[in-house]
Amino acid sequence: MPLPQTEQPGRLQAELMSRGLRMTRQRRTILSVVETAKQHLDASQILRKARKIDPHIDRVTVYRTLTLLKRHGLVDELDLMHLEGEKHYYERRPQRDHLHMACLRCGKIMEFESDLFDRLKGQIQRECQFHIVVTRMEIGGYCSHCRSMPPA
Amino acid sequence: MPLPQTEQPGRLQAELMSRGLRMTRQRRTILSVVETAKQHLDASQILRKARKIDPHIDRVTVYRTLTLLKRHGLVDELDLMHLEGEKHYYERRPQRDHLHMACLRCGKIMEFESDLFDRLKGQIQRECQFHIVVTRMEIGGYCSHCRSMPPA
DNA sequence: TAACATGTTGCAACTGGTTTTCAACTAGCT
DNA sequence: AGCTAGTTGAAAACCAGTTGCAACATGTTA
Repeated sequence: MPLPQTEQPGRLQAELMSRGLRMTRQRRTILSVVETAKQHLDASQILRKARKIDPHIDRVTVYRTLTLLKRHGLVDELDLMHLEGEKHYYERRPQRDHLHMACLRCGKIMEFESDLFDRLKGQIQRECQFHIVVTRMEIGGYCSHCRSMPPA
Repeated sequence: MPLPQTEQPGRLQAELMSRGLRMTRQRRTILSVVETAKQHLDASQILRKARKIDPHIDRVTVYRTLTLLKRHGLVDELDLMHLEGEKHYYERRPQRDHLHMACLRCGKIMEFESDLFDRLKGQIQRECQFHIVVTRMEIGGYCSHCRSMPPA
């Protein structure tokens, strides 16, 4: 009986192992948290969730593992327009790039994929002869709901 | 005889005054620094330049003035892919939006304007009914020069 | 399957950029 | 010139993230 998962579980782990990296108990824990996250988590949220699985994990290990995942291009780091402080958020790198919209009023985060976005990146690679490794596009503004609501 | 300025000077100051904000000696100094900057400056660079004009200016005042300018949409805050630490960079908001490319090897920052970029923003406003206030698109990768150089 | 070498962890202390607090000051009005 | 609300400087606080180091665990080799 197959498990009802949105993404195949353990893929991050498999990716890291295939690159010859050591798979420790702590890394497995952190990877599973990142892998099953249903929204953008910051480092301290990842720590909290990881500690529910392994109460001994340290925050330093979370930071180090996130750095590792970033370096291998397996997660992307987001600022989400610094809506609340300077912390960073993390998400698994998706198949197809998307951009993030952050509502300055209600704080909602929306994602958007677009052909124009892909074409823009293509244009940059071609015209600037720039080899793109990571893209971050974030937009601040007002979502449809907040636009049509009178100010509090 | 007209002055050889790329941008008309004092425009930031005029903008702020027209919005009924107090024009202090410190603000005038900081505005002139931001206005005449030839590259992206971070807060401590702005402070240093401001102190050459008015040695008494405090760090805190720089941060407060930058916050003010951001709130009024007169400057944009950039991360430039956090190439070196978590500091922020500032630039006058331009007529036409552009994106930033940061070379992960040499650190060079390049700007790029594109019709596709403008159209992408239009698409978002239309299809997501999202009212865009500020856009930040930053790309990390390798510039044409570094691409063709053997690693050090 | 035991020993090993190297990479990894946890802890405590630290860093660097930014914000807060609060008393003294000043721009712009009258 | 006087008034008052907004602004400033200085010190301290803040907070996410980083570093140094001794203890430890992984994957490997014997």
